[in-house]
Amino acid sequence: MSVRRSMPSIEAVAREAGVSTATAGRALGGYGSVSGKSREAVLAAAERLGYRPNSLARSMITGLTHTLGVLVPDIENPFFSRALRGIADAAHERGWEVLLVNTDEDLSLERKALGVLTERRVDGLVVAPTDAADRDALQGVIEAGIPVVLLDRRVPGVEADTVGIDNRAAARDATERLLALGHRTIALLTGGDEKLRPKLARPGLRGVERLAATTVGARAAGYRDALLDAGIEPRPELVSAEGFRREDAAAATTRLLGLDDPPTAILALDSLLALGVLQALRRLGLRCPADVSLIAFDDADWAEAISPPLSVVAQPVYELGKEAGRLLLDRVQGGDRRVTHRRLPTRFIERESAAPRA
Amino acid sequence: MSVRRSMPSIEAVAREAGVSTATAGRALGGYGSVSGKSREAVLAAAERLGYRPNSLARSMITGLTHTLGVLVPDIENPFFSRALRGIADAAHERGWEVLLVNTDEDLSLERKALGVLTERRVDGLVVAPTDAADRDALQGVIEAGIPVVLLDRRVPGVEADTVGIDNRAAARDATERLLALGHRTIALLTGGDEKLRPKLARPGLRGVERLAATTVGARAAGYRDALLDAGIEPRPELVSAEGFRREDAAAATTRLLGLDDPPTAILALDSLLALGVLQALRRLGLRCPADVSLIAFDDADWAEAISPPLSVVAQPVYELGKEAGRLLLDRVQGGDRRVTHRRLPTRFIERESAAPRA
DNA sequence: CCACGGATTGAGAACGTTCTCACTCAAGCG
DNA sequence: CGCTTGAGTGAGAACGTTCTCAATCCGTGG
Repeated sequence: MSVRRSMPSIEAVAREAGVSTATAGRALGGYGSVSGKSREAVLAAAERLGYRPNSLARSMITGLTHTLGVLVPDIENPFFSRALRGIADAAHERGWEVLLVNTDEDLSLERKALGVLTERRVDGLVVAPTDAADRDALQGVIEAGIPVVLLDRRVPGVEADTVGIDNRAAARDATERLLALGHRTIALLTGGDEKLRPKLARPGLRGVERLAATTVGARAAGYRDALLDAGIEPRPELVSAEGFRREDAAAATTRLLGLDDPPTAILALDSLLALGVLQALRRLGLRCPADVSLIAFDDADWAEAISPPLSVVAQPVYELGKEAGRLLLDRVQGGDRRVTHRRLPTRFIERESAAPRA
Repeated sequence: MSVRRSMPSIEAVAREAGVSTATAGRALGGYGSVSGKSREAVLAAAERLGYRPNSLARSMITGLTHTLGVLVPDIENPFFSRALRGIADAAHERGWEVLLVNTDEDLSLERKALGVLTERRVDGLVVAPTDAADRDALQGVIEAGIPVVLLDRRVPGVEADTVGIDNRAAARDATERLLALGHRTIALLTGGDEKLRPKLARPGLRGVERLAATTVGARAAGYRDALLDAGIEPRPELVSAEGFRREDAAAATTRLLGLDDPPTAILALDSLLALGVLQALRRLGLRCPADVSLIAFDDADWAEAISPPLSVVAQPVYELGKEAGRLLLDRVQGGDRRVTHRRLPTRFIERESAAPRA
């Protein structure tokens, strides 16, 4: 193995070319003015020595690292990996790179990561916050002068740009479609947050408004809206919040279908949960959609390929990421601008997993 | 919006604490020796000013950026996003961060990314090379003193550590299982590289050896080994290399099943391709496994949940990433070591998509 | 021939750390 | 008491760029 040899500096290039470091810098960096002769000499010298500029030193001077920090709860989740792709593409489009941190839905990790990225002097941050996001830490970063764009989830009290969908309207639409098919007993599989269930039952507006602050909450609110509009009283026991994993969803489904008045349709808030539903149905010997209809959020790549093909609420995930990246870079490069909240449209894709009630 | 204000430097902290920058640095950085009194004064001053060390300046001195560059062809591919998770976990374990670049299977992008990461002075690189990886660019990075670990794919002529599976043995095993079930006409769905097909037919050892250099090639070689051992002559028309997307796989499946002597079993080299197979079967009105058996590489999260549950060759994807990260950091932190090639074991998971030949 | 102006150049500062070195001071030892 | 020792400290160099500023060069117009 070769010894780690230090790369040639601009000074070495300058010496080799017989000019000053200032001139070498100008020739290599493309700023200022250099004579053709000097430029050629410098470029040739750089080529000969295998010179590579040190972007750390450059960043120290210019104050720009050309780096975007990205914080996601779980890179393995297809939603985030696709969004990340969008962010990265937006970054590369304009010559930025992406420093990625997985927060693992862990609040203390998220806070720690914000600190690390601050020390690295990233030019901006795209954050998909953990559900109980650290408001103060985020606001602190913003006040330190690092622009932030929030992806997918909002954090009340943080003055940052936001990119997401209208979760409440999307859930309402999906629920209405099930209602239109004649279903009257519709279960909601949320995955998260135990606290949702009692809130759903509470009639006051306050409860729902507070509910709508998180993504899951907003979707639950939309579900509730649709039911109430159809004159159906939401039943807390039809709302499950028993974990995000597939097995959790399978267990929840089994529980729901064991109720006295079991649901004839299920709305699952993400595609992994939908997998759990299908798995449970298969174990119980029930068919979809003949016995139970199913609509899920997110158009996973397998949604069209399985049987039955899954009817889904598709989010423009890639575009969400790309838009977040662009918004952030606009703020990094451009000047100030008022905080904007961008909502991208969802699309319902009708396949075969939701059918008229038997 | 607040104006982008520059963060306080160590000099500001030193002034506030009434000591020199050297002492402030020692107190904050935890090196050298500082009296308790000075330390307290400095830490209090730092707290008051909201001081955050500038890791760029630190890196300039120490020569370490505590950053690992990661190059993957497609972050959306579950294989790579899971592996990335492993790499990131290994990095964070030891206090490193991850700079991610998507190469999009594009050779010129890969080369460009290597350049950018070199300029950023990453301490090491995990590269999942594009199939036709740029040997010279990679070797150049290594010779510049940046350690590289190759993930999943090997690149002949590049002296780097490697982490992967024994592709040839895994494919051979899967094929043998189909043979054991009585199948005699087995199709191979590769996704990649048109050039494979003629090579398969060629009898000479040379052809196969060269074949085995890439991942797809090695698997094709394993498939060939198993057939030959069973006394079956490989038929080039049973090997498909018509693209990596699901639709490509569906089209290929339709073509294969339209042959005069159609396959009764299919080996798909990744899970996305398997989805295409299932989709095509459904369109053709054929059942799996009653009419056609299917085995796929990679245990996708939906593999167990669909019907029929998919029998797969599971790779320890997360562990591959983690091992790659650790190997790289060992080399970054430790001294020299001979180049090592690590092969992690695969596991065959028998479910219901492969059944005895009708 | 001289003044002028723009292009070209180089010396040295600046960025914010860590590192090197020399200095002070007090304690310990003979 | 003088000498050694070691902890604590600060001045200033170093890292590799870009930036600032003044100096020089060269051709042009008067």
